[in-house]
Amino acid sequence: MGRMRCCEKVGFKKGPWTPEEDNKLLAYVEKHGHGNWRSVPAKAGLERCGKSCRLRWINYLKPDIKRGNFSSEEDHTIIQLHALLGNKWSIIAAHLPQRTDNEIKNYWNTNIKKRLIRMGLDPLTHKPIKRNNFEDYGGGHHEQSKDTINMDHVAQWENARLEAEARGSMLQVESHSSHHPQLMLRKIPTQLSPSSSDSLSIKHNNTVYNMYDLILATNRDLPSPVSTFSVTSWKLPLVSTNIKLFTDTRTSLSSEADFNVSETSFQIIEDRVSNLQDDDITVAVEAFTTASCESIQELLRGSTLTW
DNA sequence: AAGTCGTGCAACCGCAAGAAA
DNA sequence: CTTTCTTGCGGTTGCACGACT
Repeated sequence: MGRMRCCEKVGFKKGPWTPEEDNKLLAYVEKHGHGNWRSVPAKAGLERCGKSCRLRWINYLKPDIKRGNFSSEEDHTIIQLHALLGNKWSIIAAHLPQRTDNEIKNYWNTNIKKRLIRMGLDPLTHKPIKRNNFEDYGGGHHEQSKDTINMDHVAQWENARLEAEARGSMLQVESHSSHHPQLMLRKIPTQLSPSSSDSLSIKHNNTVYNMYDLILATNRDLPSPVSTFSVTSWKLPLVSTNIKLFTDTRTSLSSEADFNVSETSFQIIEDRVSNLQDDDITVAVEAFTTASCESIQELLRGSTLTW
């Protein structure tokens, strides 16, 4: 398979972009639009390779890019999605409007990752680092004593991770959406290309839904975290059905040796369901898991998910 | 004032995948 | 079907800058 080497031709400029170069590229894209980046440098009068132009446009010049500090909400979203997805920066970026994958990746590497390590958490799994592994992350140096690891923060992170796992474990796919417009199902918004969407979407009744939007929707749209599983009272029978479905799913998943979702995650979900009260029930979440066990496994593994 | 170190960020690189020829 | 082109992704590098010694 062929591929374009960046700046393979001698004579292409490298390094930081000058304002003049930015202006040229900006003017070109505004006039002609982007695409066919290989031909852009010549047409725009730039001594850069096409790949460099594309990157500069995407990461810096695009008009809808938001720069500056990340908000705590963005921070939280990144953590949750990373706990679910790992280093899938482009997918995570798709859920943070106006942020580029490069920016998020940098933010993770320079900020969140270090915070995790300081707290004694594995940046890959978000779980507490085992004592004998701790030194691998530089946390085992003599100065890094227990008192520098704020246990409250560790607990917070662990909670966030479990939340993320729990959210990933439930699929709000439902079969009667026409009756319940308040359901938090969203069609894939987005800048996501069809090719990238297949790894994070589900198709149901010929409609593609974005799994991670669903997960995040439970963050944003519900009155309180505790109400995540709220249902209207007339749907309680449905809920019990779904609890059974969920329990069945759980049983099935638990039998998979390589499927490592913590017991606590399931406990969170079950506790919330069992604590449902009619009064604060405002949003219908009918289907705990109408999806197959295999689909859930695929989701949590970050693999392609379709049915 | 000069040197060192740490941090943040822009940019580069290699690779993969899909589209087009 | 194969080859070439194009786009996109994620890991990594290197520079600029501020803090510190």
